[in-house]
Amino acid sequence: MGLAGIKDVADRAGLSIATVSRALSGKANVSPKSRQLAKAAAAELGFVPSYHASSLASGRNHNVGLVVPSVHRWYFSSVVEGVSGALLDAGYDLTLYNVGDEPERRQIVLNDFLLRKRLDAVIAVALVLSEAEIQQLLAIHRPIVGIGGALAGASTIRIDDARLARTATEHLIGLGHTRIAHITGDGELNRDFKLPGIRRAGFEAAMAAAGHRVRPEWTVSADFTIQGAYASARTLLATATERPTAVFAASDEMAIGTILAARDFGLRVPQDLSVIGMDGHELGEVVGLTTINQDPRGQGALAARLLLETLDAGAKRRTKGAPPAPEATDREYPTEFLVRSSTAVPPV
Amino acid sequence: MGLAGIKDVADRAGLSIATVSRALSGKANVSPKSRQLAKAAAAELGFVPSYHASSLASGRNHNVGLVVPSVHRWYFSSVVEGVSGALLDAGYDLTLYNVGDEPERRQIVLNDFLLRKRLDAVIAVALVLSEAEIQQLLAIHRPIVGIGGALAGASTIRIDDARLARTATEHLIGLGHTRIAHITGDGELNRDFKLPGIRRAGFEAAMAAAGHRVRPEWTVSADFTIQGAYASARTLLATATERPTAVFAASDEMAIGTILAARDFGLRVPQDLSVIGMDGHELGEVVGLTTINQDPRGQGALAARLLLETLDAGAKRRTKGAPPAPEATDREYPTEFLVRSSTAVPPV
DNA sequence: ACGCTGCATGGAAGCGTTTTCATTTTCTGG
DNA sequence: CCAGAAAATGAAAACGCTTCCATGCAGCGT
Repeated sequence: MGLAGIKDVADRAGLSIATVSRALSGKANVSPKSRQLAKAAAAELGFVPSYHASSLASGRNHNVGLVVPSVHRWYFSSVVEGVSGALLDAGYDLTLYNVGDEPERRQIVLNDFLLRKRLDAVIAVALVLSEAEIQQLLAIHRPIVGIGGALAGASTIRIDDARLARTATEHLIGLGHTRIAHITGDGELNRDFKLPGIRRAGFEAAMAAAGHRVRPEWTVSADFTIQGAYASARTLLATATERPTAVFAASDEMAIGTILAARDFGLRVPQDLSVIGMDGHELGEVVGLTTINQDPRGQGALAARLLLETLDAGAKRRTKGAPPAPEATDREYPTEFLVRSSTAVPPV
Repeated sequence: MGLAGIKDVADRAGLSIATVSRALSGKANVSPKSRQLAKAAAAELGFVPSYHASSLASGRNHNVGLVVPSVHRWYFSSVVEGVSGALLDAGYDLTLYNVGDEPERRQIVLNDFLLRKRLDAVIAVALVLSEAEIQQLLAIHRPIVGIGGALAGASTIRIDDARLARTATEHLIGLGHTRIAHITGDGELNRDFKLPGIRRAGFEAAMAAAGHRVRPEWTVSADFTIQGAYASARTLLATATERPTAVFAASDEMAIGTILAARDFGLRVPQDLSVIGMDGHELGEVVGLTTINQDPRGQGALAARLLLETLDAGAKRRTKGAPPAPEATDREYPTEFLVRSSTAVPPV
C-alpha cells in the first residue's frame, strides 16, 4: 500500500489534518489529548512525513550542505566527522559535495547544486569563493560558514596559519637550527587551495626574522599525503652533503612522510633531523611528532552548531522569509602546541 | 526579490508554464524554438528550479543516501570518494549518514532519516541490516545496495573476506612460517561490524588446514587504526622469548601499525618479522606492505553506477510508481594480491 | 479538398505538507 | 453563572513544480 499520509493519520485519530500536523511537529496550541491521539495514530500507521512536501510548505529543509575538496584526506574527513555528528544530533541531513580537484566540478556544484534551494546553509571547507559567489549564495538567504578558507563577507572559522607556521619555524630556530627545510603543498593545481602558500610565507617570515637563509632547493613540495611527502623527502634527504638539520612540513601527514623517509636513510629523529608538522594528526602520537594541534573535528562541530543557532534564530524571529542574520564573524579557533620527541637541538 | 520561479520564466519567454517545464527538463514534444526561448529566459533570470517542488511533483529525488560507520577511516572514506564522484557526475546529491559507533544513532538514522522518502536509493557500507530493516527500506520502493556488509535480500558488492584472509595467511605459511600472530579488530562494540570475525575465521581456517597452532595470546585486537594497532603490536612483540615470526593483520592500517611497532623494537621487516595486511591502503607502498588490494573507491563507484542504472530503468519503464527492479544480486569485487617487501621466509 | 494522425501547447489538477484565519470550545475572574 | 479572553480546532490557501488531458494545428495520404 502507498505509505500512510498525514490524511490517513488524521482520519484514524479522528482529528483534522491541521491538528495532526501541529501535534506531530511539536507545536503549541494542541491539547495533550489530541497530541497523544495523533502520535499514537502516526505510530500505528508507521507514518513518516514527506520531506519534500514539508520543506516545500515550510521553507525549512533541515539539510546543510558541506563542500570539501576530498573526504579522503585526513583534515577534511575530520571536519566531516565533526559536522556530521552535530547535524545528526540536531536532526539535520548532511549533503556532501566532495568536489575534488577539477575546477569544472567545482563550478557544477556551485551552480547546479548549491543554488537549488534545498539547503538551509552551506559549510565550505578550504574553498575560496569569490565575493560574487558568496553574494549569490547569500542572495538565496543561506548562511555560509567557511572553515580554513578565506570567505570575504561570510563567517569563517579558522586558525592563523601564517602565525602558526611562523611559531613552528621559530620553535626549530629556538632550538638552534639554522639549516631548515620546508615541505610545502603543491597548490598550483587548485586555485582554491591557498593554504600551502600561507604556511610557506609564515615559514619564510620566521627565517627572515632570524636572519637565516631560505635555500630554494630545500623547499620541496608534496601533495599533502604521507606517501607524497615520503617521496619528496627522500629526494630532499638524498644529498649527503649539505643536508638540512630540521624540516618544517606544512602538514602532519607530510611530516610523518618525512620521518619515514629519514628512517629509511638511517637518520635518527630527532638526533640527526628534527621534524615539526602542523595539524594534529592522530598518527603523530605514534611517531612522536611535534606539532601544532588544530582540532579539525572540533572546528567542524563548531561550524555546524553556529549554523544551527543561526537557523533557529531565523526560524524564531519570523516563520518565513526572514533572512538569517548574516553578520559575518571571523573567529579564530584555538590551537595547541604539542612538543613531542621529533624535535631537538641540531647535531653538532 | 524572491528568486525567479518557473512562472516568471514562462512570462518572460511568452510560453506557458507547462512548456517551460518540459523545455527545461529536456522532455520531448517541445519545438526547438520554444526550448530555446525557455532556456534563454531561464538563464536571464537566473532561474534554478526548486528542488522540493520538483521532487514532490515528480516523485524523483536525485538524491542517494550513503550510510557509513565513519568517514574518518581509510576504507570508508575511499568508498565515499568513489560514490561521490559517480553521483556528482550524474547530477545526484549525496546525503551522508556517518553513523559512528553508537547503536542509538544507528536507529535514529534508520528510522528518522532513511525513511523520509527523500532518497532515491541507499548505499550501506559495512552495515548489517536485519531482514526486517531491509524490507522496511524496500517497502518504500528504494533500492539498496550494500558494500562489504551482509544484506540479506538486497544487492551487495563485496569481497570474499574469509577466503582472502585465508589466502593471506597461506602466503605466510607458504613462506615457511608456523608461528603466526593475528591482529583482529575489536568488533564486539558494534553489532554491525562483523568483518573482524570473518577475517579471523579465515586466518584460523588456514592455520588449521596447515596444522599450525593458533596461540590465543598471539591474537590481539585493535581498533582498525594505525595507532591502535601500533599499541597492540607493541604488547604483542614485547615478549622477547617466543615471538611470532609473522603477523597477519586484518587491515592494512593495522599492518602498518605493526610494522612501525616492529621497527621500534629493532625488528627488521621482513628479515625478523613478516607482516601481511589486507585492503590496499596507499600508505602500504611506502612501507612496502604485502597485501591484498580491494579497491574500495572502485567499489563505491560501482555501487553508485549500479544504483543509477536501476533508477534510470525504473524511470523509463514507468514514469511513476513502478518499484525499481529489486533483483538482489550479490557480486564479488575483484581483488589483487600485492606482494611487496614486508614478507619473506622466516628467520632461521 | 477532407478527414486523420501526431506533434506542440496551455489549463489545471495534483504532489503532501504547513500555516493562516476564522470558528468553536474551554477557561477565567467577577 | 456570564462575558470576555485564551486555547484548540478545522477548512482551505499556499508552496512551486510536473504531468495529464484537452485543444489547436500542421502535415499527409487519398
